Amino acid sequence: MNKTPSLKDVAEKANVSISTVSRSLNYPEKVDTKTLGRINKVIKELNYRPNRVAQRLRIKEGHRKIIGLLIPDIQNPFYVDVVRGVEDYAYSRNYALLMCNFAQNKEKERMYLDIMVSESVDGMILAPFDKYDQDVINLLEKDFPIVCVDRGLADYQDVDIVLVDNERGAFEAVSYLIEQGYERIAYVGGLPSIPTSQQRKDGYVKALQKYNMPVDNELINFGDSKHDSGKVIVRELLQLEKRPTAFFTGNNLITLGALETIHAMNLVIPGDVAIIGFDDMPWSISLNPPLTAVKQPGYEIGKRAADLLYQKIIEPEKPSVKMMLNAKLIIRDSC
Amino acid sequence: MNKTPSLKDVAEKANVSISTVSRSLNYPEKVDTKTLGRINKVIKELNYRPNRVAQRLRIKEGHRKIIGLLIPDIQNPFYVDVVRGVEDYAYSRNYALLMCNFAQNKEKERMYLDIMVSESVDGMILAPFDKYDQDVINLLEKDFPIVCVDRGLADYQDVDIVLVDNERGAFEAVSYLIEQGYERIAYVGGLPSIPTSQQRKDGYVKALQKYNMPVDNELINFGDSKHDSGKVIVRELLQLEKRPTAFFTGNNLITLGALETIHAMNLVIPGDVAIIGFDDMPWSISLNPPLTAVKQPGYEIGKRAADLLYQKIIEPEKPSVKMMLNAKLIIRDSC
DNA sequence: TTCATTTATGATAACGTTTTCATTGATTTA
DNA sequence: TAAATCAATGAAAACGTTATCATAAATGAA
Repeated sequence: MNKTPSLKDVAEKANVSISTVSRSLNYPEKVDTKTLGRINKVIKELNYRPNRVAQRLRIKEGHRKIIGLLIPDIQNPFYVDVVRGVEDYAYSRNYALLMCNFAQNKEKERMYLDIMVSESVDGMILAPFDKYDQDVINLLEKDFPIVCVDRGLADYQDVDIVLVDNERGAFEAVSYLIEQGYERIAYVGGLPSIPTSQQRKDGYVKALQKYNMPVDNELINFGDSKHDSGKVIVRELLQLEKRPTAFFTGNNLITLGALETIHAMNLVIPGDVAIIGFDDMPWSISLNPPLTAVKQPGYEIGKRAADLLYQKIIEPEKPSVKMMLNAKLIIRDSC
Repeated sequence: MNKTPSLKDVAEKANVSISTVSRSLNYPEKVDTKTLGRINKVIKELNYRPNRVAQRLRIKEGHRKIIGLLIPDIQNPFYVDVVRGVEDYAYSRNYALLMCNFAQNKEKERMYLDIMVSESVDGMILAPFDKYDQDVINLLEKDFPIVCVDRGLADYQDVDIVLVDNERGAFEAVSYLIEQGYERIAYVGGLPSIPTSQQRKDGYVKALQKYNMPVDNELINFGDSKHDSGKVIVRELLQLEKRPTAFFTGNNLITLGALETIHAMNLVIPGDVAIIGFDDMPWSISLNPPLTAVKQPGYEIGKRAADLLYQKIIEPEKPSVKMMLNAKLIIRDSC
């Protein structure tokens, strides 16, 4: 593989020093138009591109134009929306994006955090592993620019963060179920250590309380945020003697697991059981029946987070902001 | 933000030269156990991590332990599977992964290709924008280590590539439809410029021919590989006077668009229309009815591609290999 | 004892940039 | 005309590593 041309190659061919070539790229107004023309011609001929690695080594922090994005589960369409938002923002500002998926694996998360620091990113956007995530806290304590999305930290409040009002979203969903006349409503959440799982449960409980309905612990369940746990938990619940008549599922993948079980048991939605999912999906409308769901503004979250990070990078002393976006109940035909 | 410690900081604190510290990291057997102990203690104290940027600048190509992954559409679950395969392989070999989504946008693809080269990756895995992708060909001609997945190049055969036998997968799916007694079978493909769209169409045609059925051009359609085009095209087809009784949809997102239309028109699957999708999805089984689909081994593709790339990097002269994996028809209840 | 080898370490160049400072010649000012 | 300013350029340091080479001390062989 033949080496890509460097400043030196351009300089030699254009008969100037590398300083001048570098200048022609960064401060073209400071070099003679004639020289500039000559240099640009050579650059085109050689198809020269600055080496980002060398650039990053030299340039100081906050000016390197690269940010990191660390997500917990790329198989979850919600995070994919977030990714898209961050991507688009980064692209518009000409930032490169170092994206990693830690697959809700603590060890991987640690590795990727290390890599990002070591790759000298200007900052990063991430959803912490859980609310105790010490590795993230360590970075925050070193004033590393970080914006959290989707999940907060329990003991560290001074962070930029973009959240969804999970409690309210859940409250509205469950209220809607109650208003439709459902009485035994089950909650199936994701990992209990993840803040959103708890917040959605809280919304669920508050809705029941508002309508003076009993809160039955048998109906409150947590899984591991994956397809399979939704499938298994819903099956168990449906085998209860007093089985639930409606489900409020706490995330995408759990919703899909729930649907699998419901269809496998040949139950009709919403006749036999109703369901509302937290997290809409692009194809919720393609389901049969189309799924009623709480839509999180994933794309918007990504964009906002990226903007906050950008602000933080250009003004490190900026006080941190907590931003809460609304989730929206989208009523279709599953309840 | 306080600077992360460098070799120099460790060296000073441990009272040795930076050479010795570097050596202690890379060739620990070459430094005195006593010194080594002292250095390691300091490394731990300062929480020193080598700066990957500086490393990469110094280390020569093929030894930098970072590869790029460039995918056309992160919203398509098939590519997410590929990503997961590549990730796992990279993780197992201790390679970092620079992942980018060009969202089937030529300009973005070019930008990301530039970034990857400029970030000095050892090689990259990608699905070309289309079969004429000149930017990719240019890199290949410079002997840049590249492995293609999912899509090939028309005029450049000397590439490592991992494909799915699309034609055969499509052939089997359509044959199955025919055997089930469906007669007016429509094909709805993705972008016609993408090789897979054509190959799946070819399989469709071959199946019809094998069973001596007419090939009706009215029933062969191409969209843009997105949800919406599936939705629209299927609606048009269903409004034909002699409407199709079965659909063979050419990718994930088109399948979902098709389902949306079918449900919206209150047609029953498979009673009124049958459907087989190319590309299974993790939640195909959660659909109602569970979807019959051709499953591509996305994860496997990712792993194989990563392995091929690894081989190519450590042995650049290795002749390139073309690998074809089978797709598998998974029969559920939609036909 | 003397010379050769081995072991442990350090000094330094190099990777490809950006930036500071110095230098030169040209232009302006007094 | 001399002094001061300005414009255009180049030399060199720095970023944080790795690797080559040199050096010194310790060990071994004769």
